[in-house]
Parts: sequence; structure tokens; C-alpha cells
Amino acid sequence: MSLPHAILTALLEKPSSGLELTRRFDRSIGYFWSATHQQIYRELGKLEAEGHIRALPTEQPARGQKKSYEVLPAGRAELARWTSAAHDPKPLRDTMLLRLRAAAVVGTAGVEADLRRHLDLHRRQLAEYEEIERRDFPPGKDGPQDRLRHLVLRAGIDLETFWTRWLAHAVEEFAELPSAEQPVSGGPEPARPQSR
Amino acid sequence: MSLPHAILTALLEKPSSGLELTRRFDRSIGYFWSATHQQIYRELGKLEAEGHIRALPTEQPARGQKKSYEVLPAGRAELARWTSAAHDPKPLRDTMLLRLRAAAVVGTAGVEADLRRHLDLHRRQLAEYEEIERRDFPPGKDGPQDRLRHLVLRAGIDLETFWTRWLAHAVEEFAELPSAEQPVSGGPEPARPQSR
DNA sequence: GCTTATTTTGCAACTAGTTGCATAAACGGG
DNA sequence: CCCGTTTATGCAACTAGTTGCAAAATAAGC
Repeated sequence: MSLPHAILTALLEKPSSGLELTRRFDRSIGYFWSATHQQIYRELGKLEAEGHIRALPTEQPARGQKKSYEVLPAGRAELARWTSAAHDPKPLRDTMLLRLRAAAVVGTAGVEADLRRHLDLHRRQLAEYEEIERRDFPPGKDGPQDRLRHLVLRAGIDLETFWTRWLAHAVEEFAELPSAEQPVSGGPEPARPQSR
Repeated sequence: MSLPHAILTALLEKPSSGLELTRRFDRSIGYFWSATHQQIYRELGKLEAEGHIRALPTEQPARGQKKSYEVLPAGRAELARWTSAAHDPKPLRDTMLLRLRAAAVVGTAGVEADLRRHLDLHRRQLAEYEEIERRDFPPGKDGPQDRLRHLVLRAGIDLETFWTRWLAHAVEEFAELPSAEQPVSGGPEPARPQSR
């Protein structure tokens, strides 16, 4: 239930139309909360119906025409409430880890290539974050707002650093593993075809 | 679309009933792929209908009675296929990061307490993982299967280490921040109530 | 033996996110 | 001006996950 709050935050930073929001969700905000344009339009409708935002007055509100929104006091209050409320962290859910566990049972064939691909993807993401850090947070830029935003970026950088290290380690580990075309032996029996 | 494969993996490791699976999803597998019992029962039904698993023969298959499943060859093949196929990593989606970004606009009141709470939760999780590492992977236990499983556990440990460090840093940062009851100044104008 | 609690399985309805496509205006030539 | 492309908004249907509840078997008092 965080999308509306992501949108409120974005709109407070700068009133925008649906498409502008979509663009911003592809860049900055999307780095830790992604959303498609359909999600955004739907949510804008709801937020407007609830009186949390309103469309900026425009001439002819027709289709295919930009419609910009701004946050109303009620929306700001809701965002402040949500921000200060306690939320439990979501448990980890990662496909690659699941695949490795599966590989221990059905064999490691094919996984290594994707491990390398992920390593590459995470390296790129890390480079992108570091570029942003250089650009947006030069030494000295440390007002309260900068500190908060830098903290968030820092999480992204450290996370990607973790993944690149771990994936590099995983790739090494695979190199030392035996053949890798067959199920790894040593575990429970593989299920054999069985007639009934 | 990973739940069925998580279940297939679990069933290959050991044929189980729905409830046993649920228990295992609360412990080991759930550390990187959580699922509720309803999800599991529903998925067991689908997997059986598709011919990927079958119920172990039992006397009277009625309600409120354990029904255990085992993986059929087709299920094993499907799991092998899925494991070796390429999957893009899911983009990060984290509420706490979003809240910090929101806090930069609507004020930091209330966030610090939850930051500390999360720090505590992640420390506990880390301790739990390290305990498992001590117990299940003593030095010397490094067959191919052990290595793979240890690698997965290692990801969990390193991730929790990252979070505890980052959260500790965030808490420090907050301590240095001014008052924190008001929206942090220096950004875009707060939206003021406006009559139309 | 009857009742109450626990175990085990499951349905139904809901929320969140995704995918595919539609529609209308605006823009940019020829 | 007409026509294809881009911009901007949106509906409908689908997949995945969550929540609340219920029903059947079994175990546990008394």
C-alpha cells in the first residue's frame, strides 16, 4: 500500500501530469519504487476521488491533453501520517537464491551464465548510482535534505555493491564445482519415474 | 511465477503434505521465498492438475486428513527448465527508502523510532542466520551441495549485514539532523491550503 | 460417550501489480 | 489540408499474493 504515498511524495516535490510522473518513476523514484503508467493513472484517479490531490485548473479537460495534479492539505497530512507510522520490513523474496537452491537438487546446468549476466547488470546499476552520487552530492552539499536523499542513494549503492560482490563470489564458486550437467549428488534421492 | 518452483524444490528435497510445506516455508525456504498456507494449497492443486506432482496413495482422501505429495518426472523437468532459464532481477522496492524520501518533504517526525526498530529486527535476523551457519556449515562440510546451500545462506547473512550497517548509519545521521518535527526546509515549497 | 480444542485442508473475496490494447489530441512533414 | 507518428490518458482482463473464515478429522478433557 505504498504507491499512493510514492505519488504524493513525487507530487509534493513537483506537481506533475500522469506522464511526467511516469517518467520520474522510471528515473529517480523508480530506483526504489517502480510503477507503470497504468498503475499511476489509476492511483491518480483514486487520490483525486479521496480529496488528497486535485487537478490543476485547465481550459478543456479532454483526453490526450495534459492534466497536472497538485497535493492538497489532506494528502500532505496522509503522507506525514504514513511516513511516521511503523511498518514491518517485507521479507526477502529473491528468484536467484531460489534457483540456486533448486540447482542443488536438479543440477546447475545453465545457471552460471545467468549469474554472470546478473553480475553485469548489477555492476551497471552500481556505476549509474555512483555517477549520480558524483553529480548530485559533491562534498559540502550537506543540508538536512541533502543528507536524507544521500542516505537513500547510499542504500542503493551499498546494495548493488553487496550484489556484485556476492555474484562474483558465486561465479567463482561455480568454477570450482564439478561438471555441473547432472544433479548434484549427495542429497536426497532424485524422484524416479514410477508406475502405479 | 516462482511459487510453483519453490514448491517443487521443497517436494524434491522431501515429499510433504500441505501443512508440512507451510512449516518449511516458515523456516528455511521462506528465508528467501515466503508463502502462506493458502497459496501453497492452491498451488498444490494446480501442480497436481498439470501432472507435475501427485498425491501419495492413501486410504481415504478426505478433508482434515494429511495428504502428501511427491514430484513426478514432468515436474522435475519443469523445475530444471525454469532453473536454467534466464530471469531478469526484480527492481528494488523498499518502503523504508520511500519513507525517507517522503520525510525529506513532510518532515522526519516518527521515522527515527521505526529506523531503530528495523535495526533491531535485522540484527536478530542476522544472528539467526549466523547461528544456522555455525550449525549447518562447520569447516570441512563443503561438498557440492553444501557449497551451493552455503552460498545462499551467505547472501542472507551479507544482506542483513548490509541492512544493519546502513540502518545504524541512518540512525546516526538522524541524531545529527536539526529538530525533526517540521518539514525539512531547503526544498520545494510546501503546498499551502488553497481556495479555488 | 459427549463436548471442546487442535490439526489440516480449503473456499471466497480482496488488494496490488502487469499486460495488452484503445482513444484522442498534437505535431510534423509533403 | 491530409496522414502518419508521437504524446497523453485510460479501460479491461489477468496474475500473484493476502485476509478472513469455515469445515472435516482427530485429540483431549471430563
